[in-house]
Amino acid sequence: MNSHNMPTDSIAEPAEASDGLDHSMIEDAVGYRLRRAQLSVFQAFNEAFSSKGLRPTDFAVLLLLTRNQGAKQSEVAEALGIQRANFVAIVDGLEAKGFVERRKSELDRRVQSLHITDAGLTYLNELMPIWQEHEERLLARLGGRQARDQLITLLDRLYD
Amino acid sequence: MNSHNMPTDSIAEPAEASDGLDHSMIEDAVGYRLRRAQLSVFQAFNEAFSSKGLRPTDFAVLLLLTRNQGAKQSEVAEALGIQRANFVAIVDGLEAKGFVERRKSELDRRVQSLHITDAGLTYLNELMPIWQEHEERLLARLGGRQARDQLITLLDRLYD
DNA sequence: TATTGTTATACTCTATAACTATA
DNA sequence: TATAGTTATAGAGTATAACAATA
Repeated sequence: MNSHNMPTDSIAEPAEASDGLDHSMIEDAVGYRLRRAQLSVFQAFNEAFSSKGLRPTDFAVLLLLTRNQGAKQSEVAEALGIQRANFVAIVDGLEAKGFVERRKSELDRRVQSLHITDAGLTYLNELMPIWQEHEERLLARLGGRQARDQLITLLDRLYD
Repeated sequence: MNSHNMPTDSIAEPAEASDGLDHSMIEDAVGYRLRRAQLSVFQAFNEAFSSKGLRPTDFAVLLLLTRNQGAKQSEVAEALGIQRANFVAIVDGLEAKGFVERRKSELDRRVQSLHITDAGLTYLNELMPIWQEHEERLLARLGGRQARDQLITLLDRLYD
C-alpha cells in the first residue's frame, strides 16, 4: 500500500498523516526524506549495538582499519568525512579500549599509523553478526537485495 | 601506490577510492551511505540558502505552516521530529524575524497556535524559486523524476 | 493528575584557530 | 614554509528534568 508512486508535481495528494497535519509540501523535499530515513537507520543501529556501547563512527573506524592496517590517522579521518581535529578524541577512545594502536611512522615521524589490535579484531568479530542482522533488517524493509542496490546507486548519485 | 598489506579473507571487489584506502567493507553499510548522501544534500541546501540565512529546519516550519495555519506548537515540533523543549528557540527565532506568530488558543489556553504571517508568506515566496532550483539540481543528479520517486519510495520504507 | 510551553542543563557533533614536532 | 597531529573553544543539535499555567 503505497500512496506515493505518482509524480506529485503540481497536484497535491491529501497527505494527512497520523498527526493530523498536512505534510504535502515538506515531503516534496528530498533532503527532508533523507534526514528522516537516516535518523531512523542510525537509531536502529544504536539500538542493535546498545549493549556494546559502540557508536557508528567507532564501528566505521574498526571496519576501515581491517583492510587498511597502518593507514595514516588523517587519511582515515578524511575517508570518514571527519575533521582531523575531531578525530583525535575518537582514536583516543578506541586506543583506551585497546582496540586500536597508534604507531609513529618511521618514514615520516609526524604521522601516526593506525593499527587495529588483536583485541580489536576479536571485538569486531563479535560485532559482525550484530551488524549483519542489522543490515538484514534494513534489507527486509527495503524489499530485497535489488531494492537495496537501487537505493545505494541513487544515494551515490547524491554524494559528490 | 598502496603499501598497506591487507588480509583478503573473502572475495573483495577492488574498491580503491581516490584516497587510496579500501572502503569495501564500510560501503556495505546502508547507514553510512545514507549519512554521506544526507550531509551532501544538506550542504547543498545550506549553500543555496546561504544568502538568506535560513536553516533547513526554519524552512521546514514555514513550509508546514502554509498548509497548517494555527497548528499547535507541539504538533509542529513532533511532525518535524524535534522535541518540544528544543522547538521553543526555533519558534522564538522565527517570531523575532516576524515570520511566525504565536497566539494563545482560546479553547485551551495552554496551547500556542502557530501562524505564518504575511511577512512570512512574502519571505517564503522569495525562497520558493531557490528551493525549486535546489530540488531541480537534485533531480538532475538522480537522473530524472522516476529515479527521484524511486528514491523516495525506498527512503520511506526505511522510515518507521 | 496530566499536558503545553518553557527554562536550564548536559552531552554529542562539528568547525576553526593556533600550537608542536617534524619535514 | 608546509604538514600531521593535537589542544582549546565555540556553535549547532539533541536529550532530560523540572517548573508554571492550565486542563
